[in-house]
Amino acid sequence: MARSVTIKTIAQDLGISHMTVSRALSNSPNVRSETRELIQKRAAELGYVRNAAASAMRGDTTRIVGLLIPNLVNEFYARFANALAILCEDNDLHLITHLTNDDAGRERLALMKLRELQTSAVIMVPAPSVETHSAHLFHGIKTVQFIRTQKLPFDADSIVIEDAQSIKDAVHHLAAKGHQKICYLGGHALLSSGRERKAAFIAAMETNGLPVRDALVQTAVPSFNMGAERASSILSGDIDASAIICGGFEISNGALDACLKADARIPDDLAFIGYGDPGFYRWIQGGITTISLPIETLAAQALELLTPKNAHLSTQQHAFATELILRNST
Amino acid sequence: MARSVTIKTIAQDLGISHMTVSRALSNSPNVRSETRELIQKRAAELGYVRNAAASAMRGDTTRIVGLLIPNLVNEFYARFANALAILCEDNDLHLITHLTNDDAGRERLALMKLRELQTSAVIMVPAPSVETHSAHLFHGIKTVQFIRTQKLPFDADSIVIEDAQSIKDAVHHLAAKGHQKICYLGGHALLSSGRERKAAFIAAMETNGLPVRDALVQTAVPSFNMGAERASSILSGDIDASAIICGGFEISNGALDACLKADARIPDDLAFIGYGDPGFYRWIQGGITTISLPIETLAAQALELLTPKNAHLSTQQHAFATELILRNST
DNA sequence: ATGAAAGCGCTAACAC
DNA sequence: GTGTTAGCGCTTTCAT
Repeated sequence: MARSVTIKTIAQDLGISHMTVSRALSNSPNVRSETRELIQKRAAELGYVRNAAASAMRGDTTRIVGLLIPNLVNEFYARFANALAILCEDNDLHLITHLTNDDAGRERLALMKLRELQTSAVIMVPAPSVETHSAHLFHGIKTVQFIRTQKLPFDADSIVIEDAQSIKDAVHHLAAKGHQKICYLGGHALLSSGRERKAAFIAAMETNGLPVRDALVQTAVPSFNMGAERASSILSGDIDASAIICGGFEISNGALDACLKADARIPDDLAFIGYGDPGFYRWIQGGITTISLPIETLAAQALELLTPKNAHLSTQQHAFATELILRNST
Repeated sequence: MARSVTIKTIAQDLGISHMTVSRALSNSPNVRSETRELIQKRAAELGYVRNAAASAMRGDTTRIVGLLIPNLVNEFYARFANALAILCEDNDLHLITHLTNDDAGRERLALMKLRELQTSAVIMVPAPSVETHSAHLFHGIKTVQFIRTQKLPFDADSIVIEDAQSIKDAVHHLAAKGHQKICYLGGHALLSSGRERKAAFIAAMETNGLPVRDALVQTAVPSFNMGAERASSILSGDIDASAIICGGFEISNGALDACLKADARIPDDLAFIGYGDPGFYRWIQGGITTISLPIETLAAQALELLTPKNAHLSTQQHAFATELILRNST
């Protein structure tokens, strides 16, 4: 394989100093425009591209952005990654994606790998964990937490979802339709989001004068299976409820799966309010009522926070409101 | 910000030569095990990570893999990217994803950026284009074409889908159910996949003694809208058919969308065979009969082809068979 | 306007 | 078993 073409290759080829080539290629004014054009032309012909490793070694920013998310199968994450990737293309950034599967160990490994590459910035959905990562792990990396907030060894900006109002809206909406036994399926109280959503649910139930029996507040480690199981319990009558409100992406998909597999009539047998808005929610059962998140906005904000110009002294928490989308499952 | 810790930092800290540190950290046998352990311990304490840029400059492989795909919204691509990302995690590879949106210009830019980073290998879904990229673009990059095959300035391995048999199976299946007017919705003949799928459809129709009117073979630039439009034409009666076979991911989703929006009764009004198997196909309308692709296998093969040990002299085309999954839409 | 030297972090190739 | 040197590609600093 022919050696790759460098500024020295070009310099030799043209019989000049590699310094002149360097200057020409970075459009320095200190080169005769004639020489510059000659050099640029030759560089293009030879297929020259600058070596990012050499740049990085000199301490220039690598323009590498790391994305740590649980997976790409969940449509919310996929859409977020998609939006972010487009923004990165447009801003000449390299996006490196690591799937953590919500595992703190994998997360640690991913961060180490990113650090090797002199990654400039990271956007992460932190894995649930009791341990706090060592501060070393983030050395030199501008970090933004996305969706969730974990205790980090330093202050980091974060982007969070403000969905309490949508959950209250969901309860009001169902109550207005005459539902009394509304069941909430959400993440457990170890997650701050879990606590807040649950609190919003309970508050709204009380506002509507509806009793909140324990069975109506189902929380656990959020997962597809958890959603499916609890929905099945409702359909089988083990849990007495006429409506479901989901408080998590996977939970929502799981609960929906169970309803569809059981051939439940929605909303007659069971009214259903999902969480997140995968494309097919619009289609199935005439449309699933759901809590939708402003994905593009979130991605734009994430990138915004990474740009150095945006350095602020205090750590900021950026909240974005969700929206209850009414369709035909309620 | 404190300077980042290097082997020299550690060497100074320990009052030894940076070379000994280097050896210790790469487990060279030429270090007293006592010294080695001391060094490794201190390195861990200081949060040392090796600098990939320095490595790259010395000519070591970067272990960076580029993935060029149209988008992450299409569930097939998302699942492929997910599977590949997991494999990369497990093989200590860095995965850089670029979205091309099927645009040759974006593709070119992405390749250039990857070349800057000394990317070792690329897996790409080539954008449809009449022009052939310059050979420079791929210099030093092991390339694998995925799903589609474009003419490249050199020989590259490729991974393709062998779906002709599934399309024939689809026709047989519908014919056995008594359908005579089966409409095929696929990509146009400029795509090799388009030609092959169409040929398979026609061949199978003839095998079953079914007439192939022009209107029953609908091909165009494949897209969601194309699928939606043609499906609508069928539902409205503009195209006279009792069954649809889709020959593309986006087409399939578009056609399905149109059917669901129109509240078509499936399979009574219209039998439907999709392409690809997004998770929700299992749910809606009691399950959509579809042509499913072995995604995990494809990803594994893609990575396999990138490993250097796998160097073969001749370019290979690796074909993977799809499977017709029978559900309740037919 | 152009060139020479130095150094970023790392390791192969040599000393010793 | 350990230390010294040189060089990967690039740009900043200092000549000329």
